[in-house]
Amino acid sequence: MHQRGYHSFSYADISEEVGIKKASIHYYYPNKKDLVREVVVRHRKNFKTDLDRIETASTDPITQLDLYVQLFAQVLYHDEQMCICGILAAEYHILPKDVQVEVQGFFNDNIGWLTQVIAKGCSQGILQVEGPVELEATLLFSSIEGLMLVTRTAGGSERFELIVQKLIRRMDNSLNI
Amino acid sequence: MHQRGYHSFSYADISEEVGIKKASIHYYYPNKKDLVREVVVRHRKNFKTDLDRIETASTDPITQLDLYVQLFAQVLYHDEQMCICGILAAEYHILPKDVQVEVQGFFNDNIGWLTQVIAKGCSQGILQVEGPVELEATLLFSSIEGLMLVTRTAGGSERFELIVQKLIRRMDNSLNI
DNA sequence: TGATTTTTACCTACTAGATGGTAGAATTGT
DNA sequence: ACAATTCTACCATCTAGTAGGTAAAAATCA
Repeated sequence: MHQRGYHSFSYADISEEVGIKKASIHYYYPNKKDLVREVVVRHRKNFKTDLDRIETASTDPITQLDLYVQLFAQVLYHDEQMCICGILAAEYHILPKDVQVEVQGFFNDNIGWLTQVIAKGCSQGILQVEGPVELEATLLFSSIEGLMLVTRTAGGSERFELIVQKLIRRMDNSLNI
Repeated sequence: MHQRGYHSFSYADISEEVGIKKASIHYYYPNKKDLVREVVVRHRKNFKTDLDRIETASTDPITQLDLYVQLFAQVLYHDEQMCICGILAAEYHILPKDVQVEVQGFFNDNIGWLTQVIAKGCSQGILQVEGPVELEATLLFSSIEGLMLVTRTAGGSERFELIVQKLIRRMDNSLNI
């Protein structure tokens, strides 16, 4: 799924990788949409615990954002993979509704979390943004998704972190005096 | 292709839309990879004339960037479609090489053009960016791609232009005194 | 305890439909 | 007449999903 998206990965692909016959996978996941929904649901859960870990690791909003970016950078560095929901979003209009809902849910999770982190950073005077915080969060998240999409075709995935940093630094109040 | 990407659109889809039998399309485009490459090649050409038109329409870099953004906004507003190369980039690793090359070419066209516009704007003192201009161009382009991907799942495509504007305004030297 | 039933976890073998692609006949335009 | 175009009719391959079977483990019953 990381490489092919919804419609271009098959039960046969899983079968090969897991070493179990196709029919046996249908035994656990009778149809594809439920299988993929389950994958995204789990991904959302795992991601939420990652976010919790970040919040316990540091209380500094800038450090939190840096750690957040590394979550995506790790995916990108691993075989130039893309965020699963980013890939699914590309085929959004031909996705089963159940899957659409989860993909949108993942996006909302991210934008919501970023909004809260940035808002806290602003109230502490550490960060500074113009306009609604949620728009800034949407911009940061969307840029991350877009940068994954674009930089992996150009090969140079070092650029990814370098460029995202620009967005974060711009919110850093200590650099904008 | 705008809705489904490479692997999920078929000769049958075209046949239905164009009102010509599948085999007749194979007469003009014997295989799929050449058909899609041709689509992207034409798209690149059309896009380049669009960019030329922008440069003749205005010499002000900020206006040029605004017009540039509208090019993508129009695609988004049309049935919530996505940039064709953005969609293809999602399946980049399972794309035929010839198509990969053109997709990367389109990205380079865009980043190259933006780099030149922003650089000119900087030398005129109208724009101001920190660090290499090309990174700023890559950020702007990738953000546009990412915002298309993300905002169309949330329905509200008005947000798209609103948020991209934030990126452009940030480079506007007259606002950063 | 031991015998019986049920469930779990997998299998082989299939289906119906879609896919990219081809061969060759029929039509069309000049 | 000739070439360009479009057709019908097909093919091999892949797709999600199904039918029905099997061995072993687990639960139930006597």
